[in-house]
Amino acid sequence: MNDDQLKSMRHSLAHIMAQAVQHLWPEAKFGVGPAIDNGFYYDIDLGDITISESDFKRIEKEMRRIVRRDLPFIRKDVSVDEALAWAQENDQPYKIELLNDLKRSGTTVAKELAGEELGVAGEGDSMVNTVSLYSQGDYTDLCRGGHVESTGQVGAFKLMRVAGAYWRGDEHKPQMQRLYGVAFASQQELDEYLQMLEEAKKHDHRRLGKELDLYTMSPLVGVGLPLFTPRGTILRDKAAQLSNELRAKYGFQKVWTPHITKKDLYETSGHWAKFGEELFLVKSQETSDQMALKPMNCPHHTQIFASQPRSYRDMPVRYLETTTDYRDEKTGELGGLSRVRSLTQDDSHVFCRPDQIEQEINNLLACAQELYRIVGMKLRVRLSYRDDSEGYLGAPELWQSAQAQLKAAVVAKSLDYFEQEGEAAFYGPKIDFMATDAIGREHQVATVQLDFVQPERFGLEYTDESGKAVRPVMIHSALLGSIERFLSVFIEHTAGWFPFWIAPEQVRILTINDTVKDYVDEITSVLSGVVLMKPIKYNEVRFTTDTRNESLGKKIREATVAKIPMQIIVGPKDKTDRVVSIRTQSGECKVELAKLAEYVKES
RNA sequence: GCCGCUGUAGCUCAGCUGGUAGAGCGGCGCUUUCGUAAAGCGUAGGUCACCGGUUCAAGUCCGGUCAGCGGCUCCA
Repeated sequence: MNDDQLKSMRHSLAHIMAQAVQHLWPEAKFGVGPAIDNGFYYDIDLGDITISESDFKRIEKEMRRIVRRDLPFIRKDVSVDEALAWAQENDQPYKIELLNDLKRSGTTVAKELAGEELGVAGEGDSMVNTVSLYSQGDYTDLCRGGHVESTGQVGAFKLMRVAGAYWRGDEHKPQMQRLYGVAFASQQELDEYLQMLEEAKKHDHRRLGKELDLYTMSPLVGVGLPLFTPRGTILRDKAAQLSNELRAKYGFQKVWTPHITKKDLYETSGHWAKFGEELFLVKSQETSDQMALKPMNCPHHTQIFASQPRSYRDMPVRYLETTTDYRDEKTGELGGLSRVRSLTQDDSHVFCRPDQIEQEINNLLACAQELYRIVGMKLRVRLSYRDDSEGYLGAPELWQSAQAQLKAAVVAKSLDYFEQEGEAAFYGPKIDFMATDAIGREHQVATVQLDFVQPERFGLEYTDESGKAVRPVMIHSALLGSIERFLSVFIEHTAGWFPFWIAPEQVRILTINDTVKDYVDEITSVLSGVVLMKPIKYNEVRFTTDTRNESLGKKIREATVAKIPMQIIVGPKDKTDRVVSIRTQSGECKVELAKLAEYVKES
């Protein structure tokens, strides 16, 4: 089965599911029901009735009955008015709304959703006259097509979950019940998929975060406010150090800015208007200032730049700050470390002349590539442009130019990229890096953003060769993105088996009995003297010693469950031979004590 | 914020249609000093998330709150 056939099959299953729902709840009102990755869904409004997962058995049973009857999908092309009459007769208000939009404007607003479902006569054809109705047995639906021939030609499927979803993706519109299903050509492929989901659960950073003692949440502290344990803090610090050292090579200097700030700063930057209700507010008891916890750092950095007159000779000015920002996200959007209310950015800002943009972007692209090479993740780039909607600041010509420059830089680096409108920041277009993890999922991580708007709003300037005041360009960048989200991705990517340089506990010495105490002391004094210099500098070896009165088997098991990259096993024989037995994920070997320091440095 | 589901010991979970709680791991104590993924015995842990209601009786039923999970919306 090829991709198109698979898609047709999934799409057909959405209709079969709708038919089954209609049999069980004849009053159901239908929205849209497309094929998606691995399956399909249908948005359904049942008024006060809620479908729950306990109803899935009945629905699946009814679907199987429809499949067994092998009903042909029959297409009928009708005019929009005829379709409207059909929708009215069958009391399908959502279909009526779609058809009216189609009639009025030739398309539907939510085209990415509904376009799948509508009988749009041809691409770019603004005068839509005919649409298609598809019927299988007693069920008819408005649809563009892409079905298998009959209901018997679907593979293996399973209903997965029910979720709320706003009609046409608009939170001001009514919420419908979205029934999700997965479907594959064969039962075996379906089983493999379900098994893969189980496997993914084992990689879940929330589970590993607890098992490996990396971070915790406390209801007393608040939702979306993770607390990092000693182990988790090592991950944070080492990742940030890597990010900072990479940029230090390109002349970035560390700065520090306060975590609370007058609201005025964000009114000037434009953030207040756009993100005002997501700021945490702080009240001063001494002054009348309305303060806010900082939700980002760019406005602060502009004030450091503006603190003294700048010559064209000083440019570019490059600031770097790894610091925690606070955003009052809606509670339903929070989860694990992926989305938090206290997020730490490895944030940098370049203030440069227009003729320096390309070089500066190149530097940052190189940093991002190097960082993700080191952590072992594949990168792909999204060029995030503006669309026609409101809310973007700055002149359209500036946007045009900025977008073109970003693209040129990405093309010059021959990065794997794609372009997407509507993903830009309000002040400028972005290059967003998407990293692929070990099980093939893509996550947004690093970002490089061009900004002509904030320099304007803050009145930033430097003096050029002719003594004239000129506006600098700002380039925002974060390599890790938010450290919390980066860690969520990195933990899942590695499944907790961190590379040696960043592992919270790199080495654990396991003793066989207590006759080797003095020899363990010798080993620990060797390890204490080892300092790794790659990929980050001055990285001392983090080791512990397990001399408990337990069996070796138990000590190995515990060290392995804790995913310690290097286990050093020490017994009387090793002591006699002046060697240690080293166990890593890739196997076991004996190393002479005299060569241990060298061996660890190479890890 | 919205829709749905879930919430029993530190962890993983059992507890049928209401009759005031159980296992394994972990912890602690004793024994054991051991060579590659869990030594043996003993022992202590729970206002069954919280608040209220129904009932002779609630972990179990109902309502609310909080938290977690899956989505939607949003993401500087």
